[in-house]
Amino acid sequence: MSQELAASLLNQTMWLAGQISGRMQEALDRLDLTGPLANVLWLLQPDADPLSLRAIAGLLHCDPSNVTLLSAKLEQRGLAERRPHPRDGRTRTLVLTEAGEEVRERLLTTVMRHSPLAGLTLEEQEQLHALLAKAIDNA
Amino acid sequence: MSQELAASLLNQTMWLAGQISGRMQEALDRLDLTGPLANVLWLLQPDADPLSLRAIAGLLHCDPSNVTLLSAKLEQRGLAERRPHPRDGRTRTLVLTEAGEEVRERLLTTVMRHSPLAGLTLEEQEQLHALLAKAIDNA
DNA sequence: CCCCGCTGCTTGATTTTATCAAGGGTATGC
DNA sequence: GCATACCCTTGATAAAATCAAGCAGCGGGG
Repeated sequence: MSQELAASLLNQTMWLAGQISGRMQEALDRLDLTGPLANVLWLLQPDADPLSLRAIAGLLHCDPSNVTLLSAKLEQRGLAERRPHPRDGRTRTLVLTEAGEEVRERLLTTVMRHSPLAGLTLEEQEQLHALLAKAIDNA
Repeated sequence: MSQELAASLLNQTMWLAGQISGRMQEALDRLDLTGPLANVLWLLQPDADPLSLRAIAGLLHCDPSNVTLLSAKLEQRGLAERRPHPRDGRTRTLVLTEAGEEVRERLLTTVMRHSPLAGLTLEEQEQLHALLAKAIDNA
């Protein structure tokens, strides 16, 4: 029973994530982006501390050299820029350019508008948010 | 505000899904599987009606020819089998072999045990389940 | 019955992602 | 200052995804 519930929860979560990235792909086509590139873009919050390439690799669960490639492509399109870390000469951080911020913004709003989560009431969204926050906390 | 909440929810969901597939990768290494192969395995519920290759492509948001490749690899490892559809000669369905079911089972239990969702109380899990079910319903 | 359009899978060529091994440059501790 | 560990990059390679045809199998008009 608890077993089944847990399994069902996993399925729901994965399905939901699938839906979200599905919606994302619609926006992706219009923005001429691929999934992996969008995943990187997704992580680059303009207001947060810039992420090192290694940190991105960790969040993406992939090899650092892969991040090098993806970063280079984003850079080539003028969406992001690799900058040397101010205090550590080894590490580089990836930050969005102005164009990158705009693309990211358009991506997020598109997904938000069409995600299944948008159909919940505000109160339900808050409940959900609280539950997920707790799950994430003790991870 | 509602805007921020929605954005935060998306981030939580995606992060969670990332964690889950991260945990999955640990199991993946031991089972000698790759992410995409595991995604297919994930979809193949033994008790449900068998899925056509096209349906899998739809759920995975990818090209049918890609599913052909992945199915062939699963088949080659003896984890799944492509069977002709009983009523439609065009379509093929992908079903797990006995070995495939066992691997899938091991995959699911491993992920369940380590997913952040496992840290929630039973009651919280039920609440979460209900909320997600509603979100999925009106999708 | 027999075309004809439609659908579903496959193949081949190509591009994109991802991994691994190796290397160069930079920090940190002794 | 040396050893060590860390971070990014490069090159070679494998995996995965896309696209464009192509080959059946289905189903609905003539």
